[in-house]
Amino acid sequence: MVSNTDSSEALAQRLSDSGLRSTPQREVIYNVLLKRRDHPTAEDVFARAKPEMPMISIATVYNCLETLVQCNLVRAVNFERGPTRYCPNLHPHAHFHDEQTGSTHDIDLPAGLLDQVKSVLPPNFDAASVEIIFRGKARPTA
Amino acid sequence: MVSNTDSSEALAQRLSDSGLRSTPQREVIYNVLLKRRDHPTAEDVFARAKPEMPMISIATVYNCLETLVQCNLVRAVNFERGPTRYCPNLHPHAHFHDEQTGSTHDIDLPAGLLDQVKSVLPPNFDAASVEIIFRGKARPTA
DNA sequence: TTTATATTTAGAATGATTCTCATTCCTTAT
DNA sequence: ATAAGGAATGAGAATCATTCTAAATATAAA
Repeated sequence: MVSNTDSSEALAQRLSDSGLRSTPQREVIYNVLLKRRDHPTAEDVFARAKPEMPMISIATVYNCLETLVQCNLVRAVNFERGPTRYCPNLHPHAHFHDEQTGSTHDIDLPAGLLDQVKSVLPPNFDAASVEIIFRGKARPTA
Repeated sequence: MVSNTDSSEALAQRLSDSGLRSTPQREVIYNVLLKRRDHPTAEDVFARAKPEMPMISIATVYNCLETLVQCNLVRAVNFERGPTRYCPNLHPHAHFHDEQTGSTHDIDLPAGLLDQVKSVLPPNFDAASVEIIFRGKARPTA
């Protein structure tokens, strides 16, 4: 298991690599994301961070989440125009959005699939990233 | 070329199939989408519809676009939290979002690709749709 | 036609996010 | 240590796209 301290140090490292500071707020927010990987919204993160840090503001939550996205520690995910959701899974993966429950599941992708998908692009298109979103119903796994 | 009247009749047909009425507003808006397939926003559509129909309101534009999406005549496309864009291309296709210019391109997909992508889902996931979004830079084709 | 129901419209309301700017916190050079 | 300078935070206002509300109008069916 990854200890809190390890992830704190990894975070501090990534931040300083980008010329940014490690702050208690950034740590709390990153830990919130690592603790429950259910693709919370900024408001969800705010609610989960408050017990740890009662004075934190929603503006700071947005700032910190944006910072973590910039450092490539977190991915921002959007479904239609719903609130942005945040995901600390850095492996290449797609998202499955359950339309009944609103819940989101990470779908691991086999090596090479993203490249294979990219290969359908005509030669004048240079894709920096590919996003795959499934929508449907997830049957509860027995 | 598809005449205006043909698409009007197709529209009227699709609408009545869904128990909806054909109205001048819905026709104008559908024609706006067919005329310039550059993935306009609701505001763009509003601006393009006004010369044809000066009294049309933005609420009606939203209503009509939503109606067209419901009838499967139009696809709604979102990039991050930007305004929803509308696309009358009904063939299976992905979208390429040019990060420099903000422009969007349809990418035709080879038959079977969407099914192939769906096949990476674990068996308990039932996908009704798959969306593929590329982001990057499109070199101007010589 | 008359009636019943859809649709349109203007404007208010909403929700997520961003902006502003004063305050506080670090870091580095002195 | 200490002061200066830049980052980061926080409270509240502002923004933007969209949805809601309610009244007026249009359409289709009987």
